[in-house]
Amino acid sequence: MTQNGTYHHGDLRAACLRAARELLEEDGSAGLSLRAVARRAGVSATAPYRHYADREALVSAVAAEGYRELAGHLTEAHPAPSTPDELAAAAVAYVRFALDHPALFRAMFAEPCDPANEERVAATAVISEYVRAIVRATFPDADAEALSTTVWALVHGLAFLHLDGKLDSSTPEVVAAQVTTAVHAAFDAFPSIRTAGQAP
Amino acid sequence: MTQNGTYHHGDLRAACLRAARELLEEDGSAGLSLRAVARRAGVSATAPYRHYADREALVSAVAAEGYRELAGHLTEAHPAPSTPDELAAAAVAYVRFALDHPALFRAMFAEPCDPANEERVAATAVISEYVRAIVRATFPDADAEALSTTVWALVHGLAFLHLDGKLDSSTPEVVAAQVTTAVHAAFDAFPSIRTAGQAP
DNA sequence: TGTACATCAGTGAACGCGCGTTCACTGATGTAC
DNA sequence: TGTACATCAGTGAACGCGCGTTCACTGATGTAC
Repeated sequence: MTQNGTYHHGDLRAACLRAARELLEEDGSAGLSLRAVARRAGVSATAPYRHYADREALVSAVAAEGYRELAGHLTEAHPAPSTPDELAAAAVAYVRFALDHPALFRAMFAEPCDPANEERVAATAVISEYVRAIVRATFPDADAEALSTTVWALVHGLAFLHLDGKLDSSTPEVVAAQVTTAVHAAFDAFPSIRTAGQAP
Repeated sequence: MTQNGTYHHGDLRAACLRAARELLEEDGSAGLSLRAVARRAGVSATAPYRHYADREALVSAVAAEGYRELAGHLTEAHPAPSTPDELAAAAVAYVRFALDHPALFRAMFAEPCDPANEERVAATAVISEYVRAIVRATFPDADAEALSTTVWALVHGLAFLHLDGKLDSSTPEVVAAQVTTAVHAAFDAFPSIRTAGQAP
């Protein structure tokens, strides 16, 4: 009694991932149980064990997928930002992603990245690397590490504050304007870091 | 069979709060159950119901306590920052709090602030107001709303990135230096917001 | 093209667990007289 | 100071629930000959 009437599901692995994300958005991470995922995928409670070792493996897979999607949205916003406007576009995409997938975003950053899960570690590394690359491209002789931290923290913080309802998130335009303003402010500050003797 | 040998506990409400925070730090929010709290307080499973309507009420009380403590640490770092150094001191205190009480901090910002819980709402308002007041004091004619958002987002983001192990948190000194650098950078940028025509 | 068989991806019953919450209860406390 | 009693803060048994996970199983698929 599976979706398409066959005994074999076809792509249960992907269906589990999809179901897990839906549950996440509907009920938060508390609602993300293996049994609920199986139920939603129209499959017996134990079927997911063919594809995921345990609950933790499923959660990590969901988080990893989230990281890859986020990375995709960032590079789509701009493959290699190097001006304030380009950087702001990427930042807006970052916050947009958080607001469009709140529970997923929280799950991605909810607990310390499990170092035992290679897929997840690799996926987060892509994000870090993207941010660092931006900064390197924009400020070749600055302390890329410190600057990328500042930029990332600012954008990450904006995402969370929006998510927590601390800022006006009524329309995408309002959010975009807010993020753009903040990023421009931070961007303008970077030269002053360098003149302050932070880097060569 | 209570802690002090008496039938009446004495201050079970506070004991529950303490137990809840310990459980939070030890097992994360998943470990925070009413039964576990009762167990740790050395009391029957149903005793906490004398003091908390349900699990949600306990969680909100814990979060509210966290907000109040955070506010206390901020004002202790500096009651009314108005220079880059003073602001940085408060920012360091913010991030320090997150690192010292990781699970509590996550619980505080884990889900949208429950608007139904007055204690919690009031406690979060104190934080917002503190940040906004700082900005107002520092930049009397700037757009306090926009600036305070930027500052708060930056600091909040730094706290989360540290919490998620994305930044070097090996020693308090390293963290403090990192936060101070970032805040100075943002601070220096504010005048440029004003010259950009953002505020009168 | 047809058959035999290994492999794979599901099933479904069962386990033990901890949870939130209810209920009727009882022991301790404090107040009125 | 002593007693009666209302109130308060606990107990402990019980409920139903959904969970993760195991196990022996079975139906479908695909490959070798």
